[in-house]
Amino acid sequence: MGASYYQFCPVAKAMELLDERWTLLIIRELLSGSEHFNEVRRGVPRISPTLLSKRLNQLVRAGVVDKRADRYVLTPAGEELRPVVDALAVWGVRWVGELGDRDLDPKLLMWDVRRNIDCDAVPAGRTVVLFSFRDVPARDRHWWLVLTPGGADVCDVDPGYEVSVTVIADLRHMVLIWRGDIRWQDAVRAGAVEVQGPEALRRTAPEWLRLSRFASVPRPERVS
Amino acid sequence: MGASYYQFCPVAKAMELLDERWTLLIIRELLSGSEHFNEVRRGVPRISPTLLSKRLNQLVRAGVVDKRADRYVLTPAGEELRPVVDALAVWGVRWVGELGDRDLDPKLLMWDVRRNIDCDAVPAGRTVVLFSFRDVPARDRHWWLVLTPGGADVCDVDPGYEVSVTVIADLRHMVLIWRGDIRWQDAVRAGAVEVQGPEALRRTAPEWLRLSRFASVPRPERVS
DNA sequence: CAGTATCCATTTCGATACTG
DNA sequence: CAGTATCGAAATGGATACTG
Repeated sequence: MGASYYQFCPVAKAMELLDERWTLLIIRELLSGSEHFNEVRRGVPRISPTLLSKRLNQLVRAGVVDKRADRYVLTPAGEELRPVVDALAVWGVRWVGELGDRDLDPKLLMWDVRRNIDCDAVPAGRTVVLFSFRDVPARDRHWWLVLTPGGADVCDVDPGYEVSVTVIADLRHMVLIWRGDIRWQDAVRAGAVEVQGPEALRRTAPEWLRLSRFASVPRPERVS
Repeated sequence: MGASYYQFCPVAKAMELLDERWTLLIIRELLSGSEHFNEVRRGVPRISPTLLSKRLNQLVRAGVVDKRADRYVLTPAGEELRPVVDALAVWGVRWVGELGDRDLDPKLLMWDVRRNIDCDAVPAGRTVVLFSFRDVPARDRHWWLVLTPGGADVCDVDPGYEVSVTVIADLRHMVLIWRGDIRWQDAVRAGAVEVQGPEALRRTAPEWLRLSRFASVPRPERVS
């Protein structure tokens, strides 16, 4: 665990565990349903495996995570960190607007999008959404989202299915839409995003292609 | 600020600022009303002045704190960290029970007690409460709480007034009472705490000598 | 009171390669 | 897939003394 603050204050005691680098991001991943080591790594790609291993073991020792064979599962104490993570997300979305170019990871974005697909609202049959980030180097530019009522998959190589909808976008603007910082319509109108495909699909898309849980958090009024 | 996580996730962006050692404790102090440098230091006594200065400046740069002459004041963004701090406190009080001996600082305790005195409920005239921590070295054993309807003061030397109520306690048990981990009555019954003084004062004490805001948070059921 | 200055021990973390 | 092993660069932060 982190160094002690030598205070009996519950905030201090909580932070002794939680203020170490990466810890709350790992918990965020576990809260979103990741269970396996490399699954967590996908959501926190820049942590080294050594450090992830160390952090997970710390969390196990702290009683926040339970290790069952190859699965890491939150204990009740871990589940109760959800209000903390949510409060941080709400604050972050309201008050930390500036994203650096390095913050814009298309793979993370696609994973997040996938995770929030509403499978119950997906059209019958197979729907394939191709995301094309025009300002991203070729290697990470194209992403295929393959949706069926049974589940959603992300590919970074063409899976070969017919594409139903194509989204051509600046990566930054797509991230901003995801976060709820700007609206689809405004990005389209500004020419930062273009959506191609049958009108019917484009219209129903917001029902199954949901944005971040925090996209609808109201933003502070701009006091000029 | 701390190192970037290179993620657009609001939790990650929030933690880039907030996961550095001491930062959230400083914010906790500012949220409780401290404004001056050495006032914050009293609540976070083990931080070095250099580091406190650095952290405060980081918070100013992040737009969380406003510096006005010698006062540090939370901005709206800073005020909105209250839900984060509260969520951490609730979690801490429920899930981080074990306190080390080094966590038991009588000065911090007395400051906290003082801060939570309900001045509107204090008896008319002057009420002096002497706390005597029998297991604490002489230098930090005795604390006088001087209450008047106008305010509350803490002294670690005898201010010379007549003592109205004396609380003789193990420091650990007094801290546990403060945190809401145990109840006054149980501690008294167990002999860990003794309260001397007129019945009338002892009965009304809980009205003006309030416990931690988080003392009433329900604790997890003991699953045996 | 409100900080700065200095200095170094220690930790921490990232990168990378490797193993069962 | 699920981690360990190793290593060195960087920074973090604790202690202390000092200043306007």
